[in-house]
Amino acid sequence: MTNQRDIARLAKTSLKTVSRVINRDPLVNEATRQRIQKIIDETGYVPNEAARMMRSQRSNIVGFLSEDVATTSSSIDLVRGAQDVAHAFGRQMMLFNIQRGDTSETEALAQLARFRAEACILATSFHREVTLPRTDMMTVLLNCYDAGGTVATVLPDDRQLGHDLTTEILRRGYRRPLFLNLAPELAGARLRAEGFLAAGQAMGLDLAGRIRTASAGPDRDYTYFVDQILAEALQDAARPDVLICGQDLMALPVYFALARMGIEVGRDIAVTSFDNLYPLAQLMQPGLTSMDLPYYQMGRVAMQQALSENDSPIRQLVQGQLAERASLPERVTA
Amino acid sequence: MTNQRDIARLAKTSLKTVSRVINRDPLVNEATRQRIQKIIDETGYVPNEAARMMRSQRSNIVGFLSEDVATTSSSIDLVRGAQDVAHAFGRQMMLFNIQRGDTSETEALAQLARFRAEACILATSFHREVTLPRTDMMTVLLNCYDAGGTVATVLPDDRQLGHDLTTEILRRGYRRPLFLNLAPELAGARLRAEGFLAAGQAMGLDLAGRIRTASAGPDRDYTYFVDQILAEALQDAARPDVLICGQDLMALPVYFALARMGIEVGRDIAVTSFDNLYPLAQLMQPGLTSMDLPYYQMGRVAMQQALSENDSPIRQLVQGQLAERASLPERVTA
DNA sequence: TTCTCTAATGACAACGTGAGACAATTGTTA
DNA sequence: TAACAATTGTCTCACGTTGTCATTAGAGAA
Repeated sequence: MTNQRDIARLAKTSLKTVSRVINRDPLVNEATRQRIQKIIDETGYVPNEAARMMRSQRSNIVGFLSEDVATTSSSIDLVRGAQDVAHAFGRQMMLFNIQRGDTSETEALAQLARFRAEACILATSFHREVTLPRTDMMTVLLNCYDAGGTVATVLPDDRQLGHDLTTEILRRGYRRPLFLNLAPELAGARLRAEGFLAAGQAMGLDLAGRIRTASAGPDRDYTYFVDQILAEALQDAARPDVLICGQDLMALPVYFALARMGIEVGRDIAVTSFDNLYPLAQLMQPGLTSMDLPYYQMGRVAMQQALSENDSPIRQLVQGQLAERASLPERVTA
Repeated sequence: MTNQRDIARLAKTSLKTVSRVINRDPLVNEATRQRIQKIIDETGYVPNEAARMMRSQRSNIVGFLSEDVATTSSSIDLVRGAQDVAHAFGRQMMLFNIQRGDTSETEALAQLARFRAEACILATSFHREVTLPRTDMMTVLLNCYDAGGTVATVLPDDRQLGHDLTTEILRRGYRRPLFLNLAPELAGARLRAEGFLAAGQAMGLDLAGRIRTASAGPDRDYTYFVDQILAEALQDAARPDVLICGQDLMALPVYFALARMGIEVGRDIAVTSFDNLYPLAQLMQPGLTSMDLPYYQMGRVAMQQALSENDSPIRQLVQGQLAERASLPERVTA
């Protein structure tokens, strides 16, 4: 493989001058610079990163561990945001797919340690608590937080998500929401419930009895919600006029269940959700109104935090906003 | 950062002996080995990969460029398969998300060049042709192929997919399939059409007029298919008894459109598709019968190829199989 | 011419690891 | 006691790059 010595030999100059050209040292004569650059381009020489790392004692590497990257398409935007910032700061990002209860996380961290990575972002697919293996890398948690609260964290403001969605629902004239919330083990679910209740109170409504919950993860189908809770709720006298699903994936079987019962979404009942999952939310009919999070921005923020010198454990909350579609029309109050 | 010299000092031994322990040289006394290993564990020392790479002149790095990783959950299995093989062979995988018509691919390849990666896998989200920038890395294409056919390639056997799905449909008693195929610019779509026709012929059926097609990508909704083609076809005298969708994402609006028309999937009409997209296919009601590809296995095969010494451009086809759900019941022939 | 100053270039060392050559030390067996 | 094997240590080099410092070339001034 070509190295700077080869370039120097071809350019009939010294190793150091080649190095200067590569590192854009202004102390190089323009003619020399061009001559050497020409040779570099012709040979396709690329500096050896390993040597650079060793000599400079800086890896310029930031790890990004993404849990179940592909289960939600939003995670791609987290990655993109982080990648763009890393690149802007001249760092190289090492991306890893990890799975829970797997060796993949350990192996990823081991690889990052071997490469002397300077920082590491850990992104989970659900807002929840994690326990971190001890490491001396600057660490940023994305969509999760550690028990001690000693690690920098970027989190969706799930309380705000629940609050704003509920407020909008009430503003549109709905009065009997039913919140099919995710499992309370998920921090996000608890916070959304808080926001839901607070938004009700602000409008003088007590929504305490309007939350249902069940253990449910991405791997589980939503039969319990759909067959038990939903079926029961719809027979109630105070039948809900709007369903708030814990996530878009849950809204899908809900749509089908409603259709089976002859209840038309958007006319007989409204449905909303969280995630704004691409492309599901817009492929559903009617389009699913869902709370959207600025994932790209979250990725950027996380990487900026990872690269910052500030190692005090900051917790940043990110606000979401409603992606409006036809499943939540303005209600003509009867 | 700790290095071998530090370990040697702490263990009151020589640099060489530490090196021997780390590189599993059998010429080390077991007691000594354990003593040094203990220090290594306590300090959390990990060999410096940059130094190792430089000294050994081997990066042990394989790049994996995944196009739009998260748009299909299947890509995660490609990554896992490749990762597992890489790890088993003592290589470290560098994963990149790339996007089409972006600098991300160039940047990823540049980073791999700087790290002197030994091989590179390029995975696309659709089976199609790609043009490669020249590179001296061993390259394997996954789900795509180059124009010259000079690069090792792992491809789904889309012809087989189309053929086997159609055969199964016919075996179950359906006789008027309508194939809502993807855009013919996609190699996979053309091959599936071939398989579809061949399967018909094998059963003595001419299915030539039973294919519809339209430019459609993942970013596009399927309104044309649904509102035009489907609506028209269902009014036809020879109304289809089974719909074959180009991909699961298309099947979703198809379900909704059929429901709107009062046609029940699984009873009045069958629906099948390609991708077996998790978790969509099982969340749809009735569950979507779809051709599944062994993505994990494909990832493994691609990585094995990437690590093989054999640099003759092999093209490997991977067979898929039907994931059966309720949307394609056995037909009671009238 | 000779000296001074600056711009440009070069020589050399060092980063951490791994490997070879070989010496030194210990314990074991003849 | 000598010969031997097993174990450990010393020393050296090399990988490709870049920081430190030294050297050279060229221009202008005395």
